[in-house]
Amino acid sequence: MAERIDTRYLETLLGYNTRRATLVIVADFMAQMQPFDLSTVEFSVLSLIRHNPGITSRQICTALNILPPNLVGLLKRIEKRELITRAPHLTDGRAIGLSLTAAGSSLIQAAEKTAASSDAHFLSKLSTSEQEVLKKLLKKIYL
Amino acid sequence: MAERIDTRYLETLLGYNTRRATLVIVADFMAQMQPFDLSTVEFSVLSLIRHNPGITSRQICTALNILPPNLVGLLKRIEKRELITRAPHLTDGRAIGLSLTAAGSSLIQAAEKTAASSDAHFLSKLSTSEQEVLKKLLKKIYL
DNA sequence: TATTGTTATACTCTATAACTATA
DNA sequence: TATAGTTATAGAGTATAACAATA
Repeated sequence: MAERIDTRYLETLLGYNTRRATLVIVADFMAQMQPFDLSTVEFSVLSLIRHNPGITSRQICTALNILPPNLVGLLKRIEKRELITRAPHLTDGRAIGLSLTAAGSSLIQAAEKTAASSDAHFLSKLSTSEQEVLKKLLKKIYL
Repeated sequence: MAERIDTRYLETLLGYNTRRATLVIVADFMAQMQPFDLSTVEFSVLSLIRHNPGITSRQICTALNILPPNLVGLLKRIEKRELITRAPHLTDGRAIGLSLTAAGSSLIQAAEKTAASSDAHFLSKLSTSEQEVLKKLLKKIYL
């Protein structure tokens, strides 16, 4: 039962390669985020609010490809943890602007440091120039 | 509400880039697979059986990073569609060897052709050498 | 009429514990 | 005792329809 399985065909497919890479990276990322009690999406949302204070729910959905109903519970949870605050939007009465609390700000800053070190672990498998090439080529695919 | 959202920080993260690339590739892949009524995992499983006749359930799980309980229903469905057959393993009485039926064989061969064309659509955004570099670098990350 | 945020809901994907039969 | 396949089940993640408030 220890025969070699031939996965060469699947490895020719671009989507298979990006998916396998994502799986190992995300697994490590989730483990690193455990001290912060953040999922990958929660991390992305908090980071997006940090770098775009006053951002609306709908803008987060567009940027991260999340459907609005699926963001509601997530925002509720991080608001209950007092990581974010909601304030009426200045010009649009329907919208709500999101910002970080002091606690949310220090949490996401620490989490971003940890994320960088998780990233560095995988990037260390590549040379400096390869690291830039990989990100550049991936952006060419999805942008 | 049309302000530019700054996603530059997230775009520095490797996992963010591989994940976004995977999302657009898989979305196109799923659309292309609709005529065959195959999910991405079903495609991978059938392809793996094609290139490794007699492969066991456990070997598929290891190769594709699937948990055994989650493969049971999938195998049941493609067996009911008469795409695969199960036969007692030659040397291990606990295991079951999986093989394609004639219908399964022609289905996955046609699906692999279509998969190649979906892949080509995204690879066309890169030069020939970039295509090889991208796959090579991704393998360095997850292998 | 269109959009923001929301509720309710369903469907898929993924994860864990425990069983059976074989090794 | 360990492993292959299975059952049952629980939890994420993702999807659509429909509503109130505002544009």
